Amino acid sequence: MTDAPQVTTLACESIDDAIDALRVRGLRLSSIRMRLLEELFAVTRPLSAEDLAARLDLVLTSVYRNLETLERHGVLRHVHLGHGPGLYVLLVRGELEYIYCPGCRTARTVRPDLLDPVRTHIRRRFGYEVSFTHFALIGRCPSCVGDPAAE
Amino acid sequence: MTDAPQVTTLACESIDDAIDALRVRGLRLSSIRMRLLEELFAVTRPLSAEDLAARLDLVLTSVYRNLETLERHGVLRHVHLGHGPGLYVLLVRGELEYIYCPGCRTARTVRPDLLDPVRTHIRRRFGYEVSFTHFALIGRCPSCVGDPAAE
DNA sequence: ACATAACTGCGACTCGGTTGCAAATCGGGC
DNA sequence: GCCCGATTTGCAACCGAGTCGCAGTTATGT
Repeated sequence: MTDAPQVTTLACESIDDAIDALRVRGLRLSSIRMRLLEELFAVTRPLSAEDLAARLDLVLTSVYRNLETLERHGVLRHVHLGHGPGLYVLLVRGELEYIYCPGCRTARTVRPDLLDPVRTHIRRRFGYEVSFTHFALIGRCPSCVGDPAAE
Repeated sequence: MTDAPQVTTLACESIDDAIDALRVRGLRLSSIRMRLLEELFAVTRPLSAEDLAARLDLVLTSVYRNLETLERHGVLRHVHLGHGPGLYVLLVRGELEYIYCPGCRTARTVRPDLLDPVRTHIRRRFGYEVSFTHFALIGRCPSCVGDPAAE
């Protein structure tokens, strides 16, 4: 009963936390991994693998592989806004949900509790447990409703 | 004021309706287009371009181009369920919304009015006008909640 | 039956992401 | 301080989903 998942989600507060947590799990701290963590801790908004590769002048493959590793080990996660690439953000930034407007192609974050009424309604009527942390809620934002164009 | 959009959404009831509607607009009725329409009228569930190409032994490019044309002219539309290819369905099947479970990778349809409370809540709290006809609502279905795996 | 606009097939290309493999590198033990 | 082996990297090739340019074909109004 104790060969459990090692998904001990570690929403590390700092780079050093993350480094320690990773090392304990037998992962190494390559310079690339280090630079990715630095960049991710330096920003608040989610970034695509391409963004990160460009900012840090890294090979895309390595970025993807590192992001995957960090995600598997509960340091970060990614979110999909409509079409377009996945966007990566540290777990320590919080388990926010996203609403994405295909009109202006921008997203806003929402505190999960503000969507609980929605979740409850859908659970009660359909039995589904929905979440907008991995796939954003899609809809036209206040300034794009009425506008027939876009997406 | 009359060079308006020709988006007179024609949720054609039958193949013949569709054919007429397309011909009026200066489009031709190639054999490929014909066969696609036949197949689409023969099924109720949404199909991917690949599905259609395989079933009818068609070149993928042509399938995509025809689907795009038919979509532009309001005969059909496509929906995205999580990852995976777009799925095409005739408009005459109704403007249903979709809930997709990444656990079992299946979707169910929902009559739009059953989601109106959700829409209202989100409109009031956030000003967004959401819809799940193009991007499905994502969540674990009753039999996949509790199951930690999948997606 | 003919002109011509619409359509098709082919191949190349895009974007987002994954994989195989040989070479480089990290880091615990000595 | 250096050695060994596991981890990580870079490269190139590949993948799924979809688009595009272009030369050749076909449907349709006259």
